[in-house]
Amino acid sequence: MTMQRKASASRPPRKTASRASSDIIGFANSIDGSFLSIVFPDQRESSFGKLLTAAVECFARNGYHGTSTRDIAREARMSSAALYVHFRTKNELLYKIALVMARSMLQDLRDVDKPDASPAERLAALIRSYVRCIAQMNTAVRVATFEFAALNKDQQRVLSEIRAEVNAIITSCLEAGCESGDFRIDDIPLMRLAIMSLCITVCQWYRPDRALAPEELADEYAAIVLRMVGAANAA
Amino acid sequence: MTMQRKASASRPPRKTASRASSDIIGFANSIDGSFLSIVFPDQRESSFGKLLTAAVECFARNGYHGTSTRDIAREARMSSAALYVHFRTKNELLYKIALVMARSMLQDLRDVDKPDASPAERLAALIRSYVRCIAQMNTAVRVATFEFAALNKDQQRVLSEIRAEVNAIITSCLEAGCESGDFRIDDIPLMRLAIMSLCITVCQWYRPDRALAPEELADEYAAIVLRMVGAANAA
DNA sequence: CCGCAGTTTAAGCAATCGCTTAGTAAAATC
DNA sequence: GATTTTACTAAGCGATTGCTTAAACTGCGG
Repeated sequence: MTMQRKASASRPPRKTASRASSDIIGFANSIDGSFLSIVFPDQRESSFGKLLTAAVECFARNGYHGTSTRDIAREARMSSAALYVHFRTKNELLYKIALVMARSMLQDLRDVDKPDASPAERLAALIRSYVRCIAQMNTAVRVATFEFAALNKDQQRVLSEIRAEVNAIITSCLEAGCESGDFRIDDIPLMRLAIMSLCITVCQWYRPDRALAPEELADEYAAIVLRMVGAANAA
Repeated sequence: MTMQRKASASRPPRKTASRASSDIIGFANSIDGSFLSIVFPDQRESSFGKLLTAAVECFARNGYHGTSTRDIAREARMSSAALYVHFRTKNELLYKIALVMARSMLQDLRDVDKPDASPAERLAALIRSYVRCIAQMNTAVRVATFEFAALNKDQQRVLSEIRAEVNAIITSCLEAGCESGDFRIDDIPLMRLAIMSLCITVCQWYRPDRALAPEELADEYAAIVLRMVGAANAA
């Protein structure tokens, strides 16, 4: 078998960045809308990062099952086999994306949550952070949310636990508002579901070229949610 | 080549139902939650209908690209080739499902819309019908909505036109409410987007075994939407 | 009993799938 | 400076993909 290397002389010098994997979770406060620069700021130039970004792009465009490993490799300008140096399977790629996104969103909410504030202020701050985050990283959120079914049971369980913590934060805020009389809600679980699904679907239609910036959209959505819960000071 | 038939003697008698295709659009007022019994009530027993139902089930479970034509045939208890007697391609299956659903939802809204009623009553009726429809046929709506990207440009354009008509109905209702002073809305296009996305995502989490019946959920959502638009009589 | 139209079947084709292999060059380690 | 480790590529494996083919079966009129 003859093996030839075409352009090995012209290959750029290798950069061996530390493989931070999924234990580094950044905060979604960056101006840059890119998923990677937010959750893996030090992996932007690495092959690991390029593959992750390419996978997010491809999965968002054609879905997990509609994307081949060759598509991802082509998008990252690498060979198909190079993918398997950094990820054991195509499934692991999706799982890492989903896991990092879920953790990042939860961390963001925790940082913003101020249980001492008034229920209305607290809820508004939570929704603002959540929506801004979803708008900024809409592509990655779209993949993490809508390719859930392509993960196996164990992976789904891990993600569900993280989502449950997000839900708990919102629920506790809604309950506090009802007890204090600030909110008027018939069915708290249903209201939480409505609020969360309203926010999460932002990733489906939001595009960075929209007239509304993520922060402006976040403000609008916070006002809408305050109305939904029957907050007294809702405009 | 040896061709053997295993159980040809025990096969049930054939029913040759008329191929109604996509020009028969029923109304989503059936009690039965099945997609087929609502939009194609006379095709329940036909091979055409069984394939459509199987395709909806498979597409909803694993996505368009995650479903093989063999999967659909197996679900319909037919051979893979039988599918191509009734549909030219796998893509046509998805398109027919999406088209029928889009038309059915639009027709439902038109039937319910009463431009003479007060904006609040009109909006409540529209949302009720829309949400009930989405909850009842959640599986088919899920396929029609979230596999949009798997359709080609021409197919997408046809569906987008139908969706635009749905949007126009809601928009006209919101505008009427703002002019009459019944609603207080900052950004009407954004509010329409928020309302529609809130309603459509019901298909993602609603399951018929839920405590809430489609009608009850529809009532709750109508109340929530009235609050969102700042309707005066919102509870 | 025969022939016909409609429907279903097993079998299979070319293309593509996820992933592996063998082999090479660069970087890291000693 | 020799050796190990890491990162990559071309090539290709077996399995599966969407779809086709030709034959066989069914109900029905005669």
